[in-house]
Amino acid sequence: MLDESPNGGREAVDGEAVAAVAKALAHPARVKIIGFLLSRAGCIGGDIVDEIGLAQSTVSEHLRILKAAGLVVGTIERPRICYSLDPSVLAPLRALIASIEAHGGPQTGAVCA
Amino acid sequence: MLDESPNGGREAVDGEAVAAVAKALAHPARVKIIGFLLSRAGCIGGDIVDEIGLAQSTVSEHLRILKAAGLVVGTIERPRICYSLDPSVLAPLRALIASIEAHGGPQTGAVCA
DNA sequence: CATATCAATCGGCAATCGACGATACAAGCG
DNA sequence: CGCTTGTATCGTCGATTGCCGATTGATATG
Repeated sequence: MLDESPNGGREAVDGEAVAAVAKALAHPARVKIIGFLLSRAGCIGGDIVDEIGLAQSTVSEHLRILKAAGLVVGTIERPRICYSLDPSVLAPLRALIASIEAHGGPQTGAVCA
Repeated sequence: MLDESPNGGREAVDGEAVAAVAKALAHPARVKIIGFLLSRAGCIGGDIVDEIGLAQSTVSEHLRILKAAGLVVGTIERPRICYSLDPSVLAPLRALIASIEAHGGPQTGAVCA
């Protein structure tokens, strides 16, 4: 399972790592790109440009950000580049969400000091 | 379970909603605040200021963003305000992450056209 | 009523972001 | 060799973000 929790799961939240992944997801265009990559096995940037209706340079920039975050990998497959998703970097964000959801709702013993 | 997937879970990704939540999580200071709120049941802003080492106005601004995203609710409990987490808005982001992780790694049939 | 406490807001500043067009680059193909 | 195709990079612009100190507002307490 490749668990990165040496102390048992009650670890302090790794703010930097979570923020980095969340930042990559913090733009509708990038989420759309990911959704598009989910619907295909992976693929052409030109199709993404056509799909989300932004300029080619803008899409390339979003893809660069997604690649920098590790969410997307671009396999060079001349003359195209095959884009696909890499779920592994999602682990910290997933862990934070799980912690919050396990923590309970706003009314669960939310008594102030 | 309050499932918001009327079509069965294979729905198109809601870019706006996901991006809005991710944006709130896209800053280390805000992730730290959430981590702090996880360690307590909820509470005082002054403690948060002391914990993460930013100015009070800055922390208040981050709390405003978290509240605007719906991640944090502030119960007015004079003279303090009781901050606590609301997991419900995490659903879209959680769903996207689940979809990506279910989609498989970068090598899973990632054959271009 | 005066004071202390806690949170929110304001004004300003530097830095980053998001978008675009134009251009450069690399590889197949006639 | 020139052309087309697909992608990356550059320069620029306006908008937004993040941070701060200072101030204001609301409420308990002396």
